[in-house]
This record gives sequence, structure tokens and C-alpha cells, in this order.
Amino acid sequence: MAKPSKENSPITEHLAYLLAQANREINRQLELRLSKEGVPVEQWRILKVLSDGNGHSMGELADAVLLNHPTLTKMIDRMVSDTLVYRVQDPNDRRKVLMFISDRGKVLCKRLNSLAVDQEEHILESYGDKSTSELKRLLESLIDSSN
Amino acid sequence: MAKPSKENSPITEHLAYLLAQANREINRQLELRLSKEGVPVEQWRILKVLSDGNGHSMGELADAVLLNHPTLTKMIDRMVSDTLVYRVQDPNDRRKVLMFISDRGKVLCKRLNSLAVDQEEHILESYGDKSTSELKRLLESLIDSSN
DNA sequence: TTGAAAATATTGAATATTCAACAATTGAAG
DNA sequence: CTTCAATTGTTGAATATTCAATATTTTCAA
Repeated sequence: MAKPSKENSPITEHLAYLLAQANREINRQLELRLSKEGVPVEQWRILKVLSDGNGHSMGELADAVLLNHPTLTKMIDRMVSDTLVYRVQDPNDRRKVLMFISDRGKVLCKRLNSLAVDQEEHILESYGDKSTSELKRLLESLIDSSN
Repeated sequence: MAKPSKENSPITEHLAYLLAQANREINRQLELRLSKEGVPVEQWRILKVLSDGNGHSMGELADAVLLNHPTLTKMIDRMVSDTLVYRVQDPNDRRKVLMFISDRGKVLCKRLNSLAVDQEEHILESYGDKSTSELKRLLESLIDSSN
């Protein structure tokens, strides 16, 4: 009898693939809802992080919203044009720029939040309460163990 | 006492965000290993799907490797140039193109597989056997419930 | 059988992302 | 203090992705 070898396992059994697939699907759904406001998922993340009212540096933001620095810079440029956020030079370290959410940004963020909550509730319904919280727990722990 | 509202929950508690974060991290690690062979993750997926030796149409492939059709077409163009795969017109439906893996592709795929297995083993070590299989199970079930 | 609609893959233009180089500021060693 | 390395953010060119339009073939209803 042939020895089962991991190297022949179909791609659908790889953790990396399952994560990519699940991420793609859930992201697609979220994208669809946020498109009602014409806002990409990344901009919602940015608004959400900034909605604590504090200033966040570009580096900090890039980490938080999972974007590379140059990509973030260009997306922030657009959001500044749309007056959703604004830049302030950090007085304590003039290399840094602190990003703040505007009033208009706050209003938009609220609408986006409820679209996102809609989705989470839809997931809870079709996938179940228990599975969802267990999956979240496992994902957090995977992320932890990768640092 | 204020009612806890989902709309104020930090972004790090959203399933969509946790998936994106975990996916980004695991993908980054895999990318790093595959870069030893100078191959992007998507090309490995393509080779792996084709390595069953059967012909796969572009549409089928695009679904399997999580790429849009035009993106896949252009990536396949490159892989054809590198003689890793080749196109054959489907004799039963001439709208379709059947993709096949070449011998060179097979050889490369084997090397890539062992790099990927390295990673899976690294995850098993740091994250644990039990967590990994439980996470896979939950992800599969989430994907199922989204269709 | 014919003609319209659907399915499949590709193309080119418009967008977006990434990489490498740069500019400005700070930190820290000598 | 001065200088050199590290940090932070942006820019421009190179790449990659996406959207809409196209070409081809098949399907199916009339």
C-alpha cells in the first residue's frame, strides 16, 4: 500500500488555501454591502481605526489596516480629497504625520458600520453563533502564534 | 449603563478582518518560501491543480485558484512562455481552452510542494495539530455555508 | 434551419499596487 | 557638537489587476 504523502494532497487541503478562499468569499460579501456607499473595504477599515478620535501615524495605520505604506499614502490622498480624513504633522516627531477622521468621515463611518453589522449577522445566521466565535478564537490564536 | 453596541466594536473583532489578517500572514510566509524558486503563490496553485494530469478549462482554473479570468489569462501567458504549462483547444467545445502541465512544470511543482509542506509543518509546530485541523474544519464549513 | 442569447476566453484601456529611490527628521555614537 | 545610521512618509516608474468591450462558439427556441 502506498504511503500517503503530504506533497500530493490537493490544494484544497492546505491551510493557506482555505484561508485565501474564506477570506475571498467573506470579503466579497462585505465589498458588496459597502458598495452601496461607494466605499472600498480598506477605506472602511481606515475610518474605523481613526474613529477613536486619536491621531494615528501612517505607519501605525498601515499595520492596522493591512496595507503597504505607498498604497496607504495614495488611498489617504483620495480620502483627504473627499474630506473624510485629514493630515496633521506630529508636533513631537516631525517625520510623522498624524491622521484624523473628519466629521463627514464619522457620519459615513456610522453608515458603513451598520452595513458591516448586517453582514456579521448574516454570517451568524447561516454559519451559527458557536462556529463563528470558535473560528474567531482560532484565528486570533493563529495570528498570535505567527509573531 | 450603556448598551454595548456591535457598531462600536473594534475592527479587530470582525470576522472579515481576522480572516484578512490571518490570510495575509500565512500567505506572506508561503510567498517567502516559494520565492526561493522565484514563483508566486498563484502559479504554485495553478501547477498543483493541473498536476492531476487532466486538462482544465480556464474558467474552471480561475475558480480553483481564486483568480479573475483576465488575471489568469495573463498569468498563464507567462507560464506558457516559461514552458510550465500549455494550451490545447477543447475538441468537444471549441470555445474552451484546456490547460495542461508540462514535464518541466511537474518537476517545478514537486520542488514547490516540498516548500509548501515545510510551511505547513512549521505551522503545525507553532500552532498545534489540534488547532490546525479544527481551524481547517471550521473554514471548510464557513465556505460551504457561504454558497 | 435560423437567429438570438448564453458561455468562454482574450484584449486594451483605466486603475491600483508595488518596488526602489528619495527627502526630511530624529537618534545616538564618538 | 557633529556625523552617520535609522525611522518615517512620499514619489515615480514598473507591474499587476480590473473593467468593459470583443470575438468565437455553442445552445436553444421558434
